[in-house]
Amino acid sequence: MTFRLYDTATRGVRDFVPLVEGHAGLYLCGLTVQSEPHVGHLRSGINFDVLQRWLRHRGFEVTFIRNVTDIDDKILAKAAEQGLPWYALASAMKRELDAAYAALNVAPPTYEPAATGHVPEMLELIAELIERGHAYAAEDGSADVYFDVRSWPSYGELTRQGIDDMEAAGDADPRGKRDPRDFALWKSAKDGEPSTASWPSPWGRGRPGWHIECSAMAGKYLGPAFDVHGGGVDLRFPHHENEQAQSRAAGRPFATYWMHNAWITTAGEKMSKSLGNSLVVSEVLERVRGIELRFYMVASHYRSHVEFSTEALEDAAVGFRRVEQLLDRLGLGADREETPTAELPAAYVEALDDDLGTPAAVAVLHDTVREANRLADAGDHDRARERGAAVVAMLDVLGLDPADPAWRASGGAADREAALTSALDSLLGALLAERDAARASKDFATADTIRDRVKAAGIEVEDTPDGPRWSLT
RNA sequence: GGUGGGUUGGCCGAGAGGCGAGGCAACGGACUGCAAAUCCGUGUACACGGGUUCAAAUCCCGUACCCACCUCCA
Repeated sequence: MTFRLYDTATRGVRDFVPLVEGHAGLYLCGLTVQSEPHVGHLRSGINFDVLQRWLRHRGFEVTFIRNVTDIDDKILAKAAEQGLPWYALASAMKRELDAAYAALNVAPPTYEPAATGHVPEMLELIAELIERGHAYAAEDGSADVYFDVRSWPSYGELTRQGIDDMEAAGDADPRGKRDPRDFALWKSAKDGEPSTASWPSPWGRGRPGWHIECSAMAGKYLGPAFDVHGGGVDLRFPHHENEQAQSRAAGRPFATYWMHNAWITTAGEKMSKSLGNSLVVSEVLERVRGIELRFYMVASHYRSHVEFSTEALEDAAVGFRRVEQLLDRLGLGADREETPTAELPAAYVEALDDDLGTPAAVAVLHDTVREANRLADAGDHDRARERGAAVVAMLDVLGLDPADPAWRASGGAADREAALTSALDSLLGALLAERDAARASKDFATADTIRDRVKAAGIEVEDTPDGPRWSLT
């Protein structure tokens, strides 16, 4: 079977046919670095990370571009509020975003272009649009340049909307526009804006409109035509519609497939600072580990709306620990020395081939875990390990292999935790030896007293065929 | 007004005409000194009302409710 992908433009699942055999060019609209990222922001990154991993697994050479919007109205406004230069805010938030991606093992893209680094490319594209009669300098003498939606007959094709059915932009500044739906390619510098926030252009000093950056950067790094373009559902309109219009109006075929992920909401509403319901990644990571959060996010389909709840998150974490326990049992966990190779189960391959069907893939994962446990229970260590190796291979594709060095938290906190664990282990050693001796002489009262005392301290002791094992509750 | 999506068992979450995806929880059993872990087993779930069909959670018609986008949004 071939890999199939749901394409927003055609509203159906289609075979993935790359423009260049064996190669896949991906573009993901990254984030505007204006505040600390919440879990919803990370969904597109995780989704494209899985896409990238799956394509690579299937033998494609992948070029993956994920941009960063580092200049826009919000950044300017927030920076002003906080008394910071806009670039300082953008830069600080970019570091937060990088940390969040790293904490969830989202592999870096091939290249991560920033809008501010691509003004010349944007100016070139704008000039070409003017030349072709699809854009015009504002008629009010400002440096604004607008895209002329009426000049592009297929405007609205991505989201199937007719220009005349669209609501006119209520809050958009209509000055100098031929049609209220025309959108800015270049925004003139305004009084009170920092001088560092504008660049020279043939039409006057200003800064890029929101949409033009993606067209310019996708064109630069992936060429006039590329395979998959993605982002959150909210970007379909206007952002992606406009990107496509301006790119195609400039003679570039642009994306072949459009991939949009659904929202993660809390309390039925999208996350937003103003609603006070943002689940900032750094806070969620105080509750569960990064690998558990990633598992939770990967276990539902990218096109399904997810209602985030801590209960569901913790259920998922419990389920994932079961998988990890199986790996530990077989010596294939985080500390394993070598990774045996294994084929992916056919059902798993079929699941991911079908529009990245991660829920079905996770079901196969669980089935395989159960099988491995059954074999191990029966003492068939070799076959159990074989199944375990398949589990590792499946986890790896999803970016969930516990042995992936990416999960090794860096910095002092992790080192300290390792030191504490080792200290506890040596202290517990004597107690557990005492308990073992009591059990051996069938003095279960003493054995249970020790277990209860340790439990009161927040440590659970389990007896396994290989001796007692302890863990923090 | 236009465009698109949704409503599935105690909870989460797949599926898209015919065997109950999977997980969490619960209950029973095996194992265990007792537990834990693991394994085996246990559920008459598809918003509502009609219809089509041998067969509908799935298709059609209608109704209700929810959500997203319509130029700030992951």
